[in-house]
Amino acid sequence: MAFICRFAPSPTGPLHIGGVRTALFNWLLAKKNKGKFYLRIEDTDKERSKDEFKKQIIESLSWVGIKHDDKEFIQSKNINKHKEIAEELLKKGFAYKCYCSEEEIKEQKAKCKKQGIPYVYNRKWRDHKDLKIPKDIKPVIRFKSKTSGNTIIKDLVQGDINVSNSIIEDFVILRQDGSPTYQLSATVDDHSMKISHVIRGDDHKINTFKQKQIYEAMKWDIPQFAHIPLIHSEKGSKLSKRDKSSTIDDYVKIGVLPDALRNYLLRLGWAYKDKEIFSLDESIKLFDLNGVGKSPSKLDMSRILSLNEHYIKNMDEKILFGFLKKYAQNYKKSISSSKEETIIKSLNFLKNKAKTLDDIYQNSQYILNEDIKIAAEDIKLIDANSKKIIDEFLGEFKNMSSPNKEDLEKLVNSLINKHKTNFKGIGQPLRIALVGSRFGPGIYNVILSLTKDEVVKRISKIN
RNA sequence: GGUCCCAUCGUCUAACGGUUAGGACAGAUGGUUUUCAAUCAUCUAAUCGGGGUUCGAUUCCCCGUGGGACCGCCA
Repeated sequence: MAFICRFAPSPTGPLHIGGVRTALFNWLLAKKNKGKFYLRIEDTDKERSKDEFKKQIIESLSWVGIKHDDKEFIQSKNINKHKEIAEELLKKGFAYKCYCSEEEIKEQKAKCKKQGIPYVYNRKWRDHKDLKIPKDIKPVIRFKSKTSGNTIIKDLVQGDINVSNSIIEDFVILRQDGSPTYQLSATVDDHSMKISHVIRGDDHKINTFKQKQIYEAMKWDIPQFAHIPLIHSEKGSKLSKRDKSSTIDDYVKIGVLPDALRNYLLRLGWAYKDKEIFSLDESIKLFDLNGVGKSPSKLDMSRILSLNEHYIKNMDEKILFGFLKKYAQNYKKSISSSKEETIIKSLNFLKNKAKTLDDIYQNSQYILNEDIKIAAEDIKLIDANSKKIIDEFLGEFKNMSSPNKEDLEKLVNSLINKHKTNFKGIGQPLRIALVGSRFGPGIYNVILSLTKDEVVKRISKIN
């Protein structure tokens, strides 16, 4: 059986990471089964659809490594086909024209609310018996839903979902202005794209019962459905577009790696035994719908960060630098090419102190910024005695033809002995002079990552 | 309010009738270290409540409670 999956977002707002995860699951399932994964932009809401969002969606997906097959489908381009199907449903008696005015519908809803009963369109025009067709109202087309019995959807994640048909109203398939609604467009497109598996958010569950009836009326094959639970914010509330850390960009700008976020999203609501780290290949091989949980999960930033830390530590330094360079370019100051080599060489110790690219960037400031500024509280830590010690260090250091760790260690140890101090007594003032802070990488790493002249210059400045 | 869905450490989850209920993140403590980190070791921490079914329930059933989704001429 062919696996043809799709992700069908509407470009009416930035794609949040819940959507990215839905796309990921679809993509994974398609890849696993050597099928297809399509991207369909559902832009039939002309008012709210924006090109910038479409761009953001495509960029977000490709950033985590999700590539769709073929060119993206643009739903609005298929509108005529949708209308044709609506006409066909009308002709075959599966749909009807409804001449209710907006006011009439509003009134009905108000009445229902007052009585505390759920609103379902009253199917007034379903059998238009002796109703007079009002001249001044353009009709909408509604689908004739089943009025009795039950429908069971066999959901690949949720199991059997049983709903009484009477609660599915005669939904609109063609608006007053003649444009198709989501229910129609999505169904027609899924059919014409030969979608075999529809994996989407839980919020679409009820739509399935409407769409299924269209498939049945048209005698089309019905795809398999899987509704995955939604992702909630850290606080447990619904993930809204206003939330910080809800779009991909929120993570990119703090320096999260694509693999880390992909891995995080994969494990959110899905598990494979005790495994936590999944390479791209492993996730394709191991992913399956059975492992998807049924309850919504909360976002956890510390976990994202810890995964990111893992990926940073295990990444080849040249590749990591590529990410860092781009990151600095986009969100900080570009790294000058004269510093590239030094940074790449230093990444092996820099990356051990970092959870994000931003951490690496901050920790490499002493390389990037030759003009280091020392915080007032740090400069206080260098007293007269430590000045004497590092001055002595400087004298010996100048004599080293090619500084290396062994010689530096020897020198430092001899100074420790001579001045009856400990490592901190010399390491701290040196670090402050060289890095501008009492926090930072190992002191030998710092010295060896800078040029000899630079070390001399910075230490001299202190005295 | 109606309909549907869900429920294991703080969080993500494993255990698909029999485990001292496991792992990871976070947290705590200690070792190491050259500061911050990192690292290593150890620890704390959960089956929502009540009934059944069963020799035995986290697991199956019912009720309650809690949470979520949907209830648009949005998608």
